[in-house]
Amino acid sequence: MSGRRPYATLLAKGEERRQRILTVAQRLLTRNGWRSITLGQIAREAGVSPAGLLHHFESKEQLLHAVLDARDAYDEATRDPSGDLIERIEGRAERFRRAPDLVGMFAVLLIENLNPDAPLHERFLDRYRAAVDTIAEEIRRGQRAGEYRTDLDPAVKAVEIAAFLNGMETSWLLDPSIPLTEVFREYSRSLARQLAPPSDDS
Amino acid sequence: MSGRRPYATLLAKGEERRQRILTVAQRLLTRNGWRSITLGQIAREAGVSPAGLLHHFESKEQLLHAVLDARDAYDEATRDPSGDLIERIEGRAERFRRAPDLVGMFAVLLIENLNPDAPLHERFLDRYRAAVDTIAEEIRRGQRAGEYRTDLDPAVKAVEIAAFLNGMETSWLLDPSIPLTEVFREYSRSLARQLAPPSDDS
DNA sequence: ACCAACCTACTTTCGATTCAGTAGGTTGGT
DNA sequence: ACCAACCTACTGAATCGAAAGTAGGTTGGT
Repeated sequence: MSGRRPYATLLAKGEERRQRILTVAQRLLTRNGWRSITLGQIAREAGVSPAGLLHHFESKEQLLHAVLDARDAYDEATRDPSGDLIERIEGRAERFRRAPDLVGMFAVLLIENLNPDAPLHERFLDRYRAAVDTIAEEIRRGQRAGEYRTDLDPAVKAVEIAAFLNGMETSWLLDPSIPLTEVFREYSRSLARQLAPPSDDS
Repeated sequence: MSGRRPYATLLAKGEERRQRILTVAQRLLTRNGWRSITLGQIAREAGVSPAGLLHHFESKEQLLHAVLDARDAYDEATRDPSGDLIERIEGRAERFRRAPDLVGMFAVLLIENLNPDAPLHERFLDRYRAAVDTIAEEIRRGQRAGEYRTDLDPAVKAVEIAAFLNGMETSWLLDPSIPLTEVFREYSRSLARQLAPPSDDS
């Protein structure tokens, strides 16, 4: 009964391989980008032939979409609404260390799709705007709740924050020796000071 | 006098064409990146055949280097040491409008060379570190001069500023409708408040 | 005669995708 | 218990298109 491999196991093996390919693709995509990575490299690291890879994903492009979808699903699943904007920014550094392979994928693929004709341009533009809107909305919420001062424009600050967060991802990918924690802490603190309502020492 | 074209003119034409290619390459490179841009596209927009392009630049790679060198030369030439760090950051928005084709080239090519094995990785890493060091050094100068408060780490703040500046380039390339001026002004103002020595209302 | 600035017509290389199989495992009769 | 029809997970050897780069002209000027 040891040589036996029931059908379910076969299917599970296929599924596992598929996951493996997805994981490898995610990492290589982040480090090399879509244009320069080849199916051959992904396949090799995942332990299959290029043709074998295409058994699981029908094209290179479809693989990319699968990776993005998986990433979106992950984001959705790990979204944690606890803490306010500032705390979440500060906690960002931790995420870099916990899931380094996820960091920067957005930034890297975004760059490859800056051109309005690029296939994923719209997807990334929408995503970018959604991110900015989310941040802006959160600032507005804080303002309404009286936690933040109201004399700054949420939309403007949100663009700044998004730029900083995005910039940190690429900086870190380029030079992992930067003082992540300190930078995020420093930025979030300064943000806190900006947003704090004017001298109310009750 | 009209049909005539003395040798000097011929040479001048060649040089002009070379410049034209360089300019076009710069723009297309920024929008599409190195991998996805083709000599054919650059050649077409510059009004030559691919082979004609290679008459001026011996290879695609050499063209890239020429573009980078030209960009470095431009940076060198337009470096203006007037104003302090904060003013220069605020003035950045203006540069986006004045020379839009130059904005983002660093950011885009950087991404394509994140991988330590990438041909230009070192060049970009050095450049990144030099940029951060320059900013840090300027903060230190201000601290020594008593203009800035001394209880923050220049190296940490410099990484933040670099991330923001870099992030703004990509954000703007993706979505040129963002409120550039306002964001730069808001950020530089908040930076000014951070750096200002503690309550000294003389 | 020689050079610069091209051009057209290739050659080469590389990488995605297709194709024809192979090695198992399954399922539903009989 | 056994078989035909079919399925999943692959592999190795083509195919095919795109793009860099080469060869060898052509034209016009010195």
